[in-house]
Amino acid sequence: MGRSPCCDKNGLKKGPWTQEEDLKLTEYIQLHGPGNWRTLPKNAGLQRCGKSCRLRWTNYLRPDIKRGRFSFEEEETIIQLHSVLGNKWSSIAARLPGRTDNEIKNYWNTHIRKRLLRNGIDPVTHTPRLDLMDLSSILNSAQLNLSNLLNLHTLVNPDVLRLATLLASSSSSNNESNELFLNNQLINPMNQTFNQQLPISTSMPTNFQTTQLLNQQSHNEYFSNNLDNMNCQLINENIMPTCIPENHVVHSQSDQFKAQSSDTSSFQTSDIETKYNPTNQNFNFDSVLSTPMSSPTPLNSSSTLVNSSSTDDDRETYCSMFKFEIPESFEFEDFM
DNA sequence: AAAGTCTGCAACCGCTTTCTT
DNA sequence: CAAGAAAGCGGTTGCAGACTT
Repeated sequence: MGRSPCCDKNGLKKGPWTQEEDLKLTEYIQLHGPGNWRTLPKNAGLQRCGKSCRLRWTNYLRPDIKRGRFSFEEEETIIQLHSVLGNKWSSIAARLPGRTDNEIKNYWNTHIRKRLLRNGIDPVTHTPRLDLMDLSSILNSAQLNLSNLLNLHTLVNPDVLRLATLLASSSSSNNESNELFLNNQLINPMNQTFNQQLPISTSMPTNFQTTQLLNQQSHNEYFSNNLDNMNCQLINENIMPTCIPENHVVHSQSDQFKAQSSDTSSFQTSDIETKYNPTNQNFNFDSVLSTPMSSPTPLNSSSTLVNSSSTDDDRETYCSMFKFEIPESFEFEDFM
């Protein structure tokens, strides 16, 4: 036998809550706790379904709910988590204290999603909407240095790579600094710092292909936040991650692994191998998500990241796929 | 100023998962 | 173990206020 019905739906009020109802619900929960949602409406003197009460409490009345505009950091966290989790709003909300899944879902649909679309990014895949532009001809560009890029195809969307490389090479002839930021300059064939150290066999986490690259700072943060995941994956394959920021600790359970970095002191072994390896049967993504997100860490001198401060203007460019300007010398007709 | 349109968000709906009996 | 309700969750809707014409 199951339980008895939660409530008699006849005669129950629906629609917007009144102040009086809010007060009743709040006072009751503060006094008794939510307890059983089925019996709560009756006990609290409300003509509502328990489900409606639960929703009203969890989405609106709960005292720990943070109201008001989402901060820059919150937006960035949402985008990053969404690139990994998709529409798992409750999982995303679990990482944003004071925000409800409903609130995040609404914010995504009304703000972030539109902005991504406006900037040519598919909000589902977090990749450029290349259906808007035929890039096939770029493959044949004489300026493309394929040997330098060979390793990168496992890391970034190939189409993005092609476009970015062309633009980078085009801008390199310009004295102006037309910075191209895409996955930490991975797309720049002149950059030998990080990508050259990755073997072709190394598959990056899916979310690393997401290039919601925004302004320089958020780009740096994005890269830093993904660094643990990338490094752990390399470690799992017994490959020394050579791009470890100063004071950045990477963990691995593998005793076979021997730190070979020049900065070996920053490398420690522990128990994250299975935790960060999605191919491992014991992998539990929730456990990864439940760990505190590492704060952005400045890279050491061997890295090529550029620091900059966040400004209001930066916010305006937030979520733009590429932080670069098309050089004046760039001819679109040639490009096509 | 009025009418029409757009936007943001609270609340609901319906499906799935978890829990209780 | 099975049945069925509660709880959880994501998608959708409806409405109020803002904005545009």
